[in-house]
Amino acid sequence: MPRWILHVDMDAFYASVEELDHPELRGKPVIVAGPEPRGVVATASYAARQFGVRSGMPTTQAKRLCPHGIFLPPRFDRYEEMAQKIRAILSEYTPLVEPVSLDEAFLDLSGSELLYGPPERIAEEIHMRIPKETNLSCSVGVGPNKLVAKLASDAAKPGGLKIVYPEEVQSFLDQLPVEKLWGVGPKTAARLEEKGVRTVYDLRQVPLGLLRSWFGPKGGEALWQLARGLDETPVVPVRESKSLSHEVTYAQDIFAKEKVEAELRRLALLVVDRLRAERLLAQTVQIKVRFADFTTCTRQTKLPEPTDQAMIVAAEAVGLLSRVQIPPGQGVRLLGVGVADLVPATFRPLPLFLDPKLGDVLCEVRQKFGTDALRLGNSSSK
DNA sequence: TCTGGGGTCCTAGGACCC
DNA sequence: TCTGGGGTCCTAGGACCC
Repeated sequence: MPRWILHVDMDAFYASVEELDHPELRGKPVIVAGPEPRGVVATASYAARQFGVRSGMPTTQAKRLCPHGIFLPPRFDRYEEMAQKIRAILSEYTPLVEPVSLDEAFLDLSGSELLYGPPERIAEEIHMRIPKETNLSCSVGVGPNKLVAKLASDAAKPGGLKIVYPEEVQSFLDQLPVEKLWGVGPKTAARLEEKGVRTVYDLRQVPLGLLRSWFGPKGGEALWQLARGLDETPVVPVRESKSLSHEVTYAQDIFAKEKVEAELRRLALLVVDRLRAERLLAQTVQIKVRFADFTTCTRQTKLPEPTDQAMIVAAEAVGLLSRVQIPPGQGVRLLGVGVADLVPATFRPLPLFLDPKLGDVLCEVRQKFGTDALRLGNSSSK
């Protein structure tokens, strides 16, 4: 049974929301970016893109390319608010809405025909309603699977609507450079380029056996499928999160070990706050340390039992630090703390030597008085 | 020019067990 | 004393996505 998948992608979403809230900025080079010296661009308006500004680019570089640009810090709560409005519209057509990020979603329209008419009609209606009801522009793509739907919306940008029918898939894909394919990033694209493979058409000429020998059995198989526009991945409305983490890049490198430990404790508390808010327990704690030269190392450890106790997560995070070799003279530019192996907190095992109420009290105080109200011993140094 | 923060998935090696 | 192969679990790193 053929599927109809729709992909909605908001155009320059964060920048467009800022223009919506500050009408005087409309049409100007609006750049939503983390602060200098180490921030990067999250979204650039189309006016800013004319100057070569792209997302992921360091803010300092964006300022050089576009000195008169309007640089704004991201306001995720506001973007989330608008994202919810958009999701509400999408949910009217099918329960099968899979948000990819704040500004993107997949819909499986395969079963919606009886209620809402042919997929073309639904796509046109969504494409018209979102700008009308939110004052934000979007691009819509429709295809027989997620891969094609996403590439279709990309081709429709900005503000367009493109439907790729099954019989058009191959000719639509063939002209595209391989790096447009989902899962083909800079590294894979460079390796393919070395072999003389630039477009999806080129990729389709490479036999499966050869692709397997280049990229391993799984990687080769995946590329072979992508080149043919084959993609069976289902649209999944809600998925369980598999890990939670917080990380920070510091404006200045950290050298003092006590400061590093204090930061790990602070990040651990933030992670635990979210863990509890989502009513989950974690059985793995991980840390991430990035040095001034950008080398990065991660350490993780498995706990004897799942926990949401701040004391335990913080202690494990600090403990993991002893397994990291800090190169002499190198400062730390980023620290991260994460948890994984998450299970629902329906059953809460009691720690043997820690009062379980302590964790609850900690969270309550922090909720009432803010995350700075209470810190774990030794994490108060600024 | 100097590289964010939140994730997912895959690979590879070592330990351990049968 | 030296030698298997397979399976599972754990850990670290890397590619990739938005």
